[in-house]
Amino acid sequence: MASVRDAILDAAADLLDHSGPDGVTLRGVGERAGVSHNAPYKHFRDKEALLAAVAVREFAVRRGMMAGIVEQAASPLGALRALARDHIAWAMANPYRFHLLFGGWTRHDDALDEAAGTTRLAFVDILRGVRVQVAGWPEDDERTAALLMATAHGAIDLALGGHLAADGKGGADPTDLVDDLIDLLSGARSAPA
Amino acid sequence: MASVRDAILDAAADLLDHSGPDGVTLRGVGERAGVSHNAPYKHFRDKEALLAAVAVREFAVRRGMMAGIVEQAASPLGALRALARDHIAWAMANPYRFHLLFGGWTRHDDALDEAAGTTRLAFVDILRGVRVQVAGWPEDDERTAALLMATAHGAIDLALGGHLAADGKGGADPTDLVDDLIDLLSGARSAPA
DNA sequence: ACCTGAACACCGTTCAAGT
DNA sequence: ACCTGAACACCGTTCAAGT
Repeated sequence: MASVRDAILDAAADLLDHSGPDGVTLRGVGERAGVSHNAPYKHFRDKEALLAAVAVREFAVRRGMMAGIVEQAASPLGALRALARDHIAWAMANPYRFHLLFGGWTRHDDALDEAAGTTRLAFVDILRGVRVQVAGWPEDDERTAALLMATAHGAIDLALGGHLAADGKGGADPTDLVDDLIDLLSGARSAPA
Repeated sequence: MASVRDAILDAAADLLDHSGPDGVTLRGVGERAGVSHNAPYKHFRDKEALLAAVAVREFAVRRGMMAGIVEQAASPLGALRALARDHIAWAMANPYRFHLLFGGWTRHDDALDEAAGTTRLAFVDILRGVRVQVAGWPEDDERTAALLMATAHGAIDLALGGHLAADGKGGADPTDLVDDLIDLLSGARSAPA
C-alpha cells in the first residue's frame, strides 16, 4: 500500500494547506512524495486534475463527518445546527480546502461533480427531517438547502476575506449569521436583534 | 490626460475580465498599454498592488451605481430589492471583478479597505430606511446587512461555481434566494415554497 | 506500466542603464 | 520622474529515454 499515487495526493494536500493552490508546485509535490517533479503526470493528467483528486478525497471525508454528526444529534434541527457549526469550523480552519471544494472548478470533472452532488443530496435529506419536525418550516427542501448553503458559504467566504469584521458593533461571525437564518426559517420573528 | 497609469489600469482590467487574475501578466499589461513589460513597476509596487488599484476603481464605480439605483427607487424596500438584483447581475456578468472585489485579499491595502468599508456603510444606511418602513424588520442593521451580504455573496459564488444548478427541481438562482431572505426578514412566513 | 532528466515557453521581479 | 532591455529564479508541461 501507500502507493505513489497516495503519496502524491498527500503531498499536494499538505502544500495546499500551507501555501494555497499556487503553492502546490509539481516540483514541490514530487520532492515531498519522494519522486521526480513530473512523476505526477503518470497518475494525473495535469495539476488541475491532481487538485480535483484531492477535492474528491476530501469530499468523502466531509461526508463521513456529516454522517457521524447526524447520528449523534438529538433531533433533526439539532443535527442541522451541529452540521452548520462543524462546516463553518472546518472551513475557517482549512480555508484553501474550502475554496478548493466549494469554489469554482475551471474544468468539468465527473468524479468531482458526483462527490459534490452526493454531499449536497445528503444535506437535503437532513432538511427533510427538519421540515417534518418544525411547524411552519418551508416546503421546498431543495430551495431551503440552497438558501442555507448560500448563507453559510457567503458568510465563510466573507469572513475569510476579512469582509465580515467581528470587531466593532454589529459584528457577527458566520455561525451567528447561519443561526439567524435558521431562526427565521423556524418562524421566530426578528431573529437578528 | 489618459496617463500611462490609467492605461495600465485599463489594460489590467481588460485582461482580468477576459482571462482571470492569472491572465493578468505584467508583459500582457505592458503590451496592451503600449509600454514595456515592467513599466507598471514605476506606478505600482507589484502585480498585487496593481490589481488592488483596479479593485479600488471598480468599488467607486459600484458605489455610484448604488446611489443611482437608490435615487430611482420608490421605497427603501424597493431600493433594497433593486440593489440586490443589480449586484447579482453585475457579479454574474463580471465574475473575475466580483472575486477581485469581494474575495480574499492576500495583503492589507488601506485604499482597498476604505473603498470596501465605504461601500458597506452605504448599504447599512439603506437598510436603516428599510427598517423604518417595514414593521417587524430586525433591529440590528449591521447584522442584517451582514446576513444579506452573506446570502447574496454565497449565492453568487455558488452559482458561478456551478454548485447552484438551476436545472431540475428545486433550482434557484441567486436573485430567488435573496428574495426569499428578504421575504423572511419582512415577516412573510414560509417564504421559499 | 512507471519513472527520470533535459528542455521549452512562459511567469514575476530585479537591476543597470538611459532620458 | 519615468521608462527600457537583459537577466534571474521560478513555473507547468512535453519529450526522449530508461527499467
